[in-house]
Amino acid sequence: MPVQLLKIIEGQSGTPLPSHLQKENLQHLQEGCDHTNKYIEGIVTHSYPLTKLGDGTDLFKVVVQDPDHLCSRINSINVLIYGKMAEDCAKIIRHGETFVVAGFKVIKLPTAREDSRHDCHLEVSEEAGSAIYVRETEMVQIILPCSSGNMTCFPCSVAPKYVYTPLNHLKGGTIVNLYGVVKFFKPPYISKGTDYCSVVTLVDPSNVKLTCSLFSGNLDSLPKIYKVGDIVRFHRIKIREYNGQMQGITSGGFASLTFDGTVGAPVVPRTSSRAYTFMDEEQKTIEELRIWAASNISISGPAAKLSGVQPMLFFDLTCQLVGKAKVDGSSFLLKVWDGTKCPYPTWKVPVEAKDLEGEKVLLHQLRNLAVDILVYDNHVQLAESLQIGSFLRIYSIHSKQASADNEDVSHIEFHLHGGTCYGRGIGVLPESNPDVKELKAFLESVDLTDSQNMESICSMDVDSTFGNVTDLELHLQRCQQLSVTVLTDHQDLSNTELKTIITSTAPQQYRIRAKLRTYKPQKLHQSVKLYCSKCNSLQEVPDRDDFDLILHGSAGTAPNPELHNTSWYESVTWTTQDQKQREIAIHFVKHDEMLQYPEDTLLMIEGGTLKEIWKLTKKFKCVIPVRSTKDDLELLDLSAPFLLQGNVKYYGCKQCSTPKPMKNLSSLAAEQQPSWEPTEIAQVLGIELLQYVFIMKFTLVDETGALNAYLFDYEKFFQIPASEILTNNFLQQKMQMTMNTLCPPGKRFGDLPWLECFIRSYNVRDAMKNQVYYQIFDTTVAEDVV
DNA sequence: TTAGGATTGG
Repeated sequence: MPVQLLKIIEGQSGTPLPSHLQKENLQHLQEGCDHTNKYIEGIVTHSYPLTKLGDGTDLFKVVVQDPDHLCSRINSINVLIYGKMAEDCAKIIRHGETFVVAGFKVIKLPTAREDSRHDCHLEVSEEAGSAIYVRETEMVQIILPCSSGNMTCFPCSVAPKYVYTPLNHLKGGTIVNLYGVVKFFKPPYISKGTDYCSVVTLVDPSNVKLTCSLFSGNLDSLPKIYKVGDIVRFHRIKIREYNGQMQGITSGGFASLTFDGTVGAPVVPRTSSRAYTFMDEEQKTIEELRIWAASNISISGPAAKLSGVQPMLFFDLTCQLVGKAKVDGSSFLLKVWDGTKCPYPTWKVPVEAKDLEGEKVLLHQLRNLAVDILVYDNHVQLAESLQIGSFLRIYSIHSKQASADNEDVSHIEFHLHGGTCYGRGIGVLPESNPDVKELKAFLESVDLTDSQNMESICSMDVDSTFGNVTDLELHLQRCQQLSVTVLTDHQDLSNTELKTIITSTAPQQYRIRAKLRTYKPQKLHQSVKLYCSKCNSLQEVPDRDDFDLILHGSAGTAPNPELHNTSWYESVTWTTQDQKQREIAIHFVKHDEMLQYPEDTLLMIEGGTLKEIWKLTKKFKCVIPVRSTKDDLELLDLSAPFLLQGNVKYYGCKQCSTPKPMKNLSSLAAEQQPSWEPTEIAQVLGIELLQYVFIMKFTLVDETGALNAYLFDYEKFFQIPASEILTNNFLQQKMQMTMNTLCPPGKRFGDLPWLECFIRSYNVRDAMKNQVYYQIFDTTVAEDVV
């Protein structure tokens, strides 16, 4: 029999296998039987690198699986290919392809196998008169000439089947297909060799990580990953061991598909391949991975809008390129905007007008909105090639505060340092990208005339970026002469001296002009409390340990399967792989019988940990921790938050709440457009919502006397929501800076700024005595202080 | 071949 080795193209008809050949079932294969007229057909699930035997003969080993008998006791067999055939096969045989062999020898192995692999192997060689037929499963046209000069084609009526290896089953020296959720990635960059490189770390529900180094001379053939959480499918990736861990690396024929990892987003692959296989089964895999990732993968890196940037951090920015300029050999300037205004003065990199590429009129219009990003070293070449007007995601930009010793005139610089640490780099996003669509719509809505007006309103503007000492002095003087607080009402009242107030009877209202000598608590986070407007009680905000304890307690109650998948929510359940074998159920509330986009979705979770719940809040609009009873889901103990939205935990008053069954939520879900307002959710669940407030004691003084006044503030005074301060470092810093302006540490009375406030006096009587208290109201920190 | 994740310089 002639040796025939060819690729057969999918969809192309050809001559069938020689008619005398009959298919043999793996189960019936035995050593010593006559298999002359038989062939074995299956899918290549593993292939090993080509090796040389002691005598110099080439050996290529593959594992072939019978896809029609996957459940049989024996469903795969090792095939050892020798000599010239080994060399030829190693070049073209890929994992996942259909493999047919005839004219093989069956050799019994000395020991029985415990897995589902046959206890014989097949030996194949040109000398033995073997023939191998391989069916190409992707529509790439490669035809190798067969050694006999004949062309034989194998009919392909069966859809191609790929086998995907979970990340915990990877073995060194194999070429596999796999799925994974992107946990980390470096966008493609120019390597020190000849190719582009992208490093991608994947994870899958086996919780095993795999870092892959992907190389290609063609930028397009690397996976189009835009954010952590994207899902990829790799075909023919080589696995090997490096530093004791498995590592993936591109091999010949590597191909990838990338999908948005957002639950509910359309399942559309991003790929440069003209043709690829993608079936319902694979759509299901993507959807399952999305749900798994939603509670197991941290959100994409610190994305930010320019309006939300903070000094001294790293962030990812989605933006449009409006200008670029060569600065010197190792740095390059990108001018970008995202439609929002950076709250800090930003630096302008000095470049000659003639070196700046971009539309002059637009650059002028955007002069207060666009920011300068200086990119260095290895990023320069890529930056130079960028098209003006294109949409970019720049990863791990460093926002650096310069001249920090003088905060009044400090500015922010944006650097993309050299190297690729933490995925530092630049990615070009296609216009079809949902984030780009959203950004484009937003950019179009920005009124550029308005942004020019902001010039005069914003005191910290570009023109004062390199402000001089005079600006600083003026600012200080302004704080000393004017007031660092302003009144929001009653401007017609005149000031009353503190001495007069102290000696007057309560209740009354006064306008005062005083200085803040000191305040309590000095640790500002201690000023946040929870307030019940029904019973007027104040309580401390429970800490995370309290919540953790309650979650642990409720994890003992297993989810009740009878409560799953009702008319108004859809349930997903699983058991954790760890020793604890925790049962987790997530109930996604539907609207109009449909699941919503995550950012609109309310979900209820049973059995989750603090970390899992926290992760879910990053993806979904509302998260309600619950447990099962016999008849319905119910809220946990009210020491735990009954609702989590973004960073905010909402609590209910234990005295005033009468928790109701969770099914009451279905009435909100049925609304035209459920807004999932915490107040509405609280109401239908019988919860008296506790409000976050700042409670502080200000010691106010003027030339005539001193008094203590309480500040009771939701967000009006500091212009910071009390609900967000505990989870937001930036707001904490902002509040600390405000307090430092109102009450600069170490200053004498004469150097303290003035505060204009309204205070009201009131009586508090107990059995023994009557005491007068004061409370600040209708007052806010001046805009230029915040 | 290249990179092999692990910031902060200009």
